[in-house]
Amino acid sequence: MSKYTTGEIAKLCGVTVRTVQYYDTRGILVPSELTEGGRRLYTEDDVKRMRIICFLRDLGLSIDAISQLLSEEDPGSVISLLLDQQEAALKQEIGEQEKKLQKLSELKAGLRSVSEFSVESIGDIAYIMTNKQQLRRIHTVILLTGLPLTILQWAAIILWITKGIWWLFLVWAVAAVPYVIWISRWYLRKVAYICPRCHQVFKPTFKEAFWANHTPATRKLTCPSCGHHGFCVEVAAEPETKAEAR
Amino acid sequence: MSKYTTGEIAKLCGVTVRTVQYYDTRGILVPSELTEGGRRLYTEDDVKRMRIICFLRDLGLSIDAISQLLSEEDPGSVISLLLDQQEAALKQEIGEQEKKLQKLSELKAGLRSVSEFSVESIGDIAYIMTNKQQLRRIHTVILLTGLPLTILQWAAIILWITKGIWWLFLVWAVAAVPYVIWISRWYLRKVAYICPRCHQVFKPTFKEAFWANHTPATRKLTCPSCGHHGFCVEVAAEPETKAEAR
DNA sequence: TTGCTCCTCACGTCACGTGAGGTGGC
DNA sequence: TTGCTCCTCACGTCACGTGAGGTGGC
Repeated sequence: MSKYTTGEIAKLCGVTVRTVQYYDTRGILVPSELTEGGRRLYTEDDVKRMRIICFLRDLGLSIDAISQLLSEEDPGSVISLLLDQQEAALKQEIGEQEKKLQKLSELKAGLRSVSEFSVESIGDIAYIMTNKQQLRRIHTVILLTGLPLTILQWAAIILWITKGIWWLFLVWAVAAVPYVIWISRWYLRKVAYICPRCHQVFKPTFKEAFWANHTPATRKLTCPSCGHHGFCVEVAAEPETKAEAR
Repeated sequence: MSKYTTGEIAKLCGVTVRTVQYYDTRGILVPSELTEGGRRLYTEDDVKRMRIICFLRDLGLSIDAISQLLSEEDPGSVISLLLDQQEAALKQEIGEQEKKLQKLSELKAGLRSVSEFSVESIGDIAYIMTNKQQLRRIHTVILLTGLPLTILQWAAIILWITKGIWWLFLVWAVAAVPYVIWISRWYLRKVAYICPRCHQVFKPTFKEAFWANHTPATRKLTCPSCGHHGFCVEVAAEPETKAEAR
C-alpha cells in the first residue's frame, strides 16, 4: 500500500501543505505513520478522509464542527442536525448580505442627488435612510385624514356642475380651511429639515415653512445654524424627549 | 458645547466602549480632547463622525477602507469606486453562499437515500456530486446516438401496421443488435460504480454489468474489493491516465 | 468614602499564510 | 553533493471581546 507525503496529499486534495499540517495539529487528520526523520506519511484512507474534510469545509462548516462529526461514535445522529444548522446559518448570512446590498444601493441613489459631496453628506443620507419609515408614516396620516375632505370636494364640484347645488361646495370650503391649517401645524411639528451646508437638523418656524417653496421631499428654508438658504431634505423629527419637554 | 465620554458616545452610537477605544487606536476617530486624567472627550462633531463610521461599517466596509475615505482630501472621487467595489464583493459573496446552500441540499438529498450511514457515505456523495456533470454528458451521448435508431424503430412499426411493409422492421432489428452491444461496451467503459459497503470505486466486467439488474442511477453488482453484492451507485469513470494505459 | 466609569496592557478569536532557520530524502 | 520537500516555531490576519489590575471623577 502506497504512502503519501504531506505535499502529495495536499496536491491530491487541492490544499496547501500548511493546511495539511494544520489539520494534524487540530487532530482532525493525524498521519497514520511518521518516518524516522519525523515526516508525515498518509495512507489511501487518509486521502479519503481529507477529501471528506475538504468537502465539509467547503460547505462552510467549522473545523470544530467537522472534528466533532468525525469523532462521533454515531455520526448519523448528528449529521442532519449539523447540516440543518449550517443551512439556517447560511440563509441568515445571505439575508444580512442582501440587507447590506440594499442599503448600499440606497446610499448610492442618495449620493447621486447630492450636488456638492462631503463626508458629512453620507451622514445626512444615513439619517434620511433610517428615518424613512417614520416619515412615511407621517405622510400616510396626511393622506388618510385628507381623504374624506378630498371626496367631499369632488362630490361638491360634481353636484354643483350637474345639479347646480352650490352650497355643498361652500360647506367644503369652510371645512377645508381650518383642516389645512390644523394638519399643516401637526405636520410641521412632526418633521424637520437637514441643512445641506452645515448638515444640522433643524425645525423652521411654522410661518416660514408654511409659505416656503417645496417639492415632495424638500423645502426651501433658511438654516438657523449657518444661515444657508436653499432646499433642505425633509425628515421625521426626533420625538420630543422628556428633558426637552420640561 | 457639551462633551461626551467614551461610554456616552458608545451608547449614542450603539457600540461598545471597546469599539470606541479601538477606533481611537486605529486613528479613525481620535477624541478631540483628553482630560488631565487621560480620559477621552468627544464633541458633537465626533458623534456625527462616529455615526458615519458605523453606517459605513454596517455596509461591510473595512476599517482600512473607511479610514482611507475619511482621510481623503477629495472623498467624492473615491466614494463611488469604494461603494461599487463593495457591491461587487457582496454580490460575489452571496453567490458563493448560495453555491454552498446548493451543495448542502444536494448532500442532504444524497444522505436521505443512504440506508446505513457512515462518515464515508459523505465521501461517496461528494464524489457523486462532483462527478454528476461528466455522467450527464455520457448519458446525453447515449440518448443522442440512440435517437436515429428509435425513430427508425417507430417508423418501421407504423409502416408495418399501416402498410404491411415488414422488411423495414427487419432492417431495424439487424442494425439494433450491434448498436446495442457497441454502445453498451462504450458506456460500461465510461462509467464505474461505488460499493456502498467499502466505498471503493470499481469497474465491473462487461458480462456482469451487461446482464445485471439496474435502475437509472444504480446497478446490482459484486464489489471486487469486499465481495459485497448489492446496488451500487453509478459514476463517471476517471479518464485512464497514461500510467494506467501503459 | 463608595460605586461607577474609564484607562492600558495583553491574550483570544478562525483557519490558515508567510517567513525563518534547519533538516530529511532522493 | 545538490535541489527539493518537509519540519517546527512564531508572528500576522480582522475587528473587536474579555479579563486583569489600576485609577479618575462624581
